[in-house]
Amino acid sequence: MPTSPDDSTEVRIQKAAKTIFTRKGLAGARMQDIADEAGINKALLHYYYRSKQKLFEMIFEEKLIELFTNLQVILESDLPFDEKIKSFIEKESDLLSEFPSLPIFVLSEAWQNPDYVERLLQTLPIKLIREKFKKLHKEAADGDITHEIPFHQFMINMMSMIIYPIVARPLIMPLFGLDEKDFANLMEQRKSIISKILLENKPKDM
Amino acid sequence: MPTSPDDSTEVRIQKAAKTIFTRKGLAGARMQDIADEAGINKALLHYYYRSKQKLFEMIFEEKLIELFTNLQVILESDLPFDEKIKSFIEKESDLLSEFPSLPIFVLSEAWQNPDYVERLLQTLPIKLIREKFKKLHKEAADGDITHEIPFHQFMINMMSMIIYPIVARPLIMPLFGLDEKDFANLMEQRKSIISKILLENKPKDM
DNA sequence: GTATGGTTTAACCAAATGGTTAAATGCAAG
DNA sequence: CTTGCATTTAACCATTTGGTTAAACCATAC
Repeated sequence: MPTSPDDSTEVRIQKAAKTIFTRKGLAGARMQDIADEAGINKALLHYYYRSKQKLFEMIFEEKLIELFTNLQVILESDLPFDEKIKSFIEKESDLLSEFPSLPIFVLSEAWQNPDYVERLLQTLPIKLIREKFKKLHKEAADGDITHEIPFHQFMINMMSMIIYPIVARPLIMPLFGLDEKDFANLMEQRKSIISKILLENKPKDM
Repeated sequence: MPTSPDDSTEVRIQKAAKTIFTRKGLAGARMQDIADEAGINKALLHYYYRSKQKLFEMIFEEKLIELFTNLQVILESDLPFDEKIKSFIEKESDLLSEFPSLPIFVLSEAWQNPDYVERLLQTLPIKLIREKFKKLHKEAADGDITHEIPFHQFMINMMSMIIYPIVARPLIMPLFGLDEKDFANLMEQRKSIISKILLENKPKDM
């Protein structure tokens, strides 16, 4: 999300806010930082966005949705189960490689204000998503051989193996002595590993 | 970590600091909150601990080590590979059930100050741990049949499936419509699921 | 030109916050 | 009793921070 001087001021502010908030969190971010990042001054920042809280909520809601967008796209698609999974792993891994700070941002704010996030999640088409989950689950149970794992657990395994290494990157890299490039390779490798593991351990009836 | 009135003031402060810092992070925590939680006043808090930063670092370093303690214990043990893994899953899951905010706390601060965390990790016996990793890896490669996955990937899979669901709890619970008890059951179930999956996908040569 | 609206400058405000200080109090050990 | 230390009270300070204001500036459109 580079803050290009070509963008309109409003867009520059939004990009800057994303950068600063995802890097520092709500409590850690300073309005001055956002103004600096956007290449404007504080007065103009407040001229566009009345309060820090409102600006933050706008960004946060967008980011929360972003995390689930791929999931929804996959749920909508007509691919067979295995292909749905592979496609999701691919897309979500790529998204996270591009915006690695996305999940830690959403998760740490979710811990600091669980009520707000819960309310937010309820405004999403969450029932719809659950319906599609059920449908997906049925697909998996009907179409194939091995159905060893409860569906929730399957989903959690999938999300864990995709998202956690990104979240834990600042620990994993020094712990394993990896540089940026090593880590990128590791992540690329993971795609096939994850899909292999998951498809050997498909969901069974809940 | 209930703040018992029986504890000495110093211990009360430490417990309070853990509670507040793990809940709010460094930037979000207020010295007044910590004083209140400890049942003392701000003056006395500063009488014991000069600065917020020092107090925070003390807590953070302890928590970072806590996250890796089980790992080290397992690495030291004489159990065969499979038992090492099972035992680690068991112990780490139990630890996290007791202190679920531990990983999100460490991870989000690690993102906000990666240099500090990297320096910290280098003070830990990290080379020792890597040596033991290698030994463990050899054990796995020598002793058994299936060695399909690079060792790093194996470790990452393990940590992911254990830790991520705890980190993502504030999203998982509302998303799946679970209450506290449901979630605890889910976590208990996971122990055997994770060990099954991992032991079907053991490390191969790096 | 002049009116309009985005933008800067710079000063300002109130509240929050980390941290200090000094005096008073309580209390246990010598 | 008194010395010493833990603790409280309460005022205080400097700085940071979110947010406001007013005046000036500057481009573009009419």
